[in-house]
Amino acid sequence: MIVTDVTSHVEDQELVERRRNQIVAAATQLFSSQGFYRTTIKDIAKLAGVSPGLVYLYVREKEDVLLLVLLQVVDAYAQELPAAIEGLTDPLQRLTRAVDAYCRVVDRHRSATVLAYRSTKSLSPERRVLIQDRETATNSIIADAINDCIAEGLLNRVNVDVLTYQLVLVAHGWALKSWYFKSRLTLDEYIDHSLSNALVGVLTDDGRTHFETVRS
Amino acid sequence: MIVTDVTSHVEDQELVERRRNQIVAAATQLFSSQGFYRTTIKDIAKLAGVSPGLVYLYVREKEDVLLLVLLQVVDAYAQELPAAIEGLTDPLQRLTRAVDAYCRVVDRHRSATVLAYRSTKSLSPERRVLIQDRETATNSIIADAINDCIAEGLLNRVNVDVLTYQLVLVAHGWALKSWYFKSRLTLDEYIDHSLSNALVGVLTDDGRTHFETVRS
Amino acid sequence: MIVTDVTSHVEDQELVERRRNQIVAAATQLFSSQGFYRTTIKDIAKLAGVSPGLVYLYVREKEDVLLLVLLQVVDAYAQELPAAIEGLTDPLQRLTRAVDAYCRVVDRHRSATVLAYRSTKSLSPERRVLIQDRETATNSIIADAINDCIAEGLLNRVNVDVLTYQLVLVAHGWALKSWYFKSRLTLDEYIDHSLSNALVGVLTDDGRTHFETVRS
Amino acid sequence: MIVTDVTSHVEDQELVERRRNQIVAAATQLFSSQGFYRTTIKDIAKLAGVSPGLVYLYVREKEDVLLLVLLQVVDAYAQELPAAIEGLTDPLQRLTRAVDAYCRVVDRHRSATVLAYRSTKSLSPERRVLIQDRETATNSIIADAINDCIAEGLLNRVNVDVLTYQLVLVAHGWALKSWYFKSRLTLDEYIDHSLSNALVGVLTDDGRTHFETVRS
DNA sequence: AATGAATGAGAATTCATTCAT
DNA sequence: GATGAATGAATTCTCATTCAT
Repeated sequence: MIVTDVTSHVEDQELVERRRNQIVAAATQLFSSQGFYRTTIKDIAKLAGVSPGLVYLYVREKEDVLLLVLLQVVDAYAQELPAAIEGLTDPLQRLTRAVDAYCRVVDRHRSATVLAYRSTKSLSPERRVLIQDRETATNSIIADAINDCIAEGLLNRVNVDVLTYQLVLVAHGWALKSWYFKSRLTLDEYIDHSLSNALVGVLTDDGRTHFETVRS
Repeated sequence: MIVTDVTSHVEDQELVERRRNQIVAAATQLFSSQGFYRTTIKDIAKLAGVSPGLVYLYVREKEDVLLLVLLQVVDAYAQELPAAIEGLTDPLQRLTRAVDAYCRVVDRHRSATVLAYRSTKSLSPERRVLIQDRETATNSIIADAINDCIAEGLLNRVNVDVLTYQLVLVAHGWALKSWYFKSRLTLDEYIDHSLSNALVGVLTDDGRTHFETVRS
Repeated sequence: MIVTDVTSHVEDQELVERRRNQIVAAATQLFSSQGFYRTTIKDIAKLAGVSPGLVYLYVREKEDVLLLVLLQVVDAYAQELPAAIEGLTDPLQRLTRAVDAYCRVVDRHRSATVLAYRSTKSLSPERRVLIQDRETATNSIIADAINDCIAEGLLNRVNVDVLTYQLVLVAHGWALKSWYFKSRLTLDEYIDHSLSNALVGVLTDDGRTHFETVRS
Repeated sequence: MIVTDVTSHVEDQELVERRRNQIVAAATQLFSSQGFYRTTIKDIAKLAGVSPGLVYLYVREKEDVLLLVLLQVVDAYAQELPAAIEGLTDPLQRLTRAVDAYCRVVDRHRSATVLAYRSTKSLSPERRVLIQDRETATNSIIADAINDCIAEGLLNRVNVDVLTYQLVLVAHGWALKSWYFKSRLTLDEYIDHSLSNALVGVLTDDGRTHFETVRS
């Protein structure tokens, strides 16, 4: 598990993990629907089925709860993306699978992803960098795959940063605008169209042929 | 000016406008840097050079201040986008110019745009739809241009909604990730690359030729 | 009036003074009977006939209330002692009158004096020095008078610091042990006996003669 | 050991004593430096190397810990003063030795003595009398010695209560104002000067001669 | 219209105390 | 006997909102 700097008064590490999960689950739900500031510790405790005081055995301040919630999302990215492309050697396949996986993780954590957009700024600077560092790490996976595709002549020599963020925004976009997309598209369709749109323009001729094969 | 439902106790409409501008200017600055909840009415009043009590002569609740702030941003979009493409007849040119203009308005209102992402959910549902309606209207401008391009055989028959949002996210992305882009790209480069990436893949052969011409 | 560093959100200086007096009066009573920590801001507000929120318009933290209370006592010393000996030229008379006055001020602020003993340590270090500085200033008045007496050959060359504190403790002792003395002595008797005991031993022969004269 | 009414859930009397000493030692240190209210049971338990729960096996409430701490101080007085004058028959010697011993016990328990001044009022009335009774008992030792001195014509017929408290305050004063005295005087000098000042004035001629002899 | 003092409900946080293990 | 996780009452402090001037 990826480390958190949130310190607890409780010794038993397994218990800490269990309780934090309980708290984070409740908090994610409430923060997502009502926002961080409208949610009280009492709300969280009640939904988690514990006492308000207990929360403070596992967290030093309310903001730590938000940190834990956001860490859970970015950690999900940081774990599932590498897993999705593990074993794949074809760089274009690695790229498309990574984006595909990204979209699916986002979908599973849709509200938490939106929450991250809304609430990262509610964190203190030190806590904020923890999140942004994780995010940057995730993006590197995409960027690396793009670079590999370029190296193998499958993609034109585009600006990697821009394309990376464009693909990241494809994934995030599904969460950010789900209220709009949900009634118009399935997730599969969204991924398919978005990837085509984003990539076809920058694929080389080789890449284009390859892309058709790669799309199952 | 586009109507607001925010009612005031003050009669003199010109005064209302002047005072609200004062308040909104101060609030935009504070909300952007500290967020909605961390900003107090007293903060706003002090920065605006008025008394806390005065604010309540022009606004019914604190949330109304946020609404006014967000309306100002989305109204800027709703005004500047049509203006940017006014007089242009070529549909592809209309599309690229619209996106270009969108990015530039976003750049000028960068922090307020991010604020909109962060804080729209802090609004009550009724107020929220006011904002989302404006946003949808803005998007229609893009969507219409896309449809025109398709009708004239410049773009393939892509999913219009998805492409629209992809382009919208290009614009918003500049604000959302400016902390990342700022050190890597100029706005012009960003627009150029993003448009190429997003469009080239969906342009028809005709469209492609045309696109080269259109890019100044 | 001697300045306080406790800052207020309210402009009108006269109002600030009035409100603070209200608060300090209530707080003195409650702190004395229940102690600082057992007394809540709500208690103080209720006794002062104001709302809890109002207190925080005139004080930044609860500890500031304690500071104001203690300042009031030490300021009373700092004002009344000099006043009591003003115009007197005979050094022995100055000394005895100063101690006499000290005892009487203590008597009037008996519970607040005890409070100072009990609660000065409840203050943060910065606030504590404010009190201790005032106290040292008061003691200087006694010490100066002793030095004058020595200079004029009325007192032996005793250790001035020790005698000063002995006399100070005479005054404070009346407050600290009032539960014991009250049923045994009047204040006048206490002052008379204490002064005799403390001084007669250190008076020179001249001083002794003089002392008999001075005691009215 | 002098009895306490603090009841324990634990049977084994020796264990009770050992544990309580552990707790009291930790508590004395913490109460002295941070005060009673700023010290938590957890703090005490940690410093004593036990669990918070354990404290409650030896004490019914937090206030009992304070009572035990204060009892330890006043019991020290009640034991050491009689010991210091045991075997001495000369009343003036008994008196000076008692005061001397008092000052030295106070010096050894300086912070706890100050604590007693600060915190006795934090006790419930019933517990408070337990402390005050012990204190009165200690004072009787001084008062008895004074009476003996008077009976033997060594001291003038002063008010015994006042002189007693003056001498008690000499001892306590060393603790109360140590922050002031420490840099100016040694304990020996303090005792010497204070005793002279306090006694010389009330000694008879016989007493005075005697006093010179008694001072080693 | 404007001010700014006053209100009081509400939130985060602490900690004495309990109790299952 | 000992532990330490859990409880929840109590407290400080903030701030949107009101209202007398």
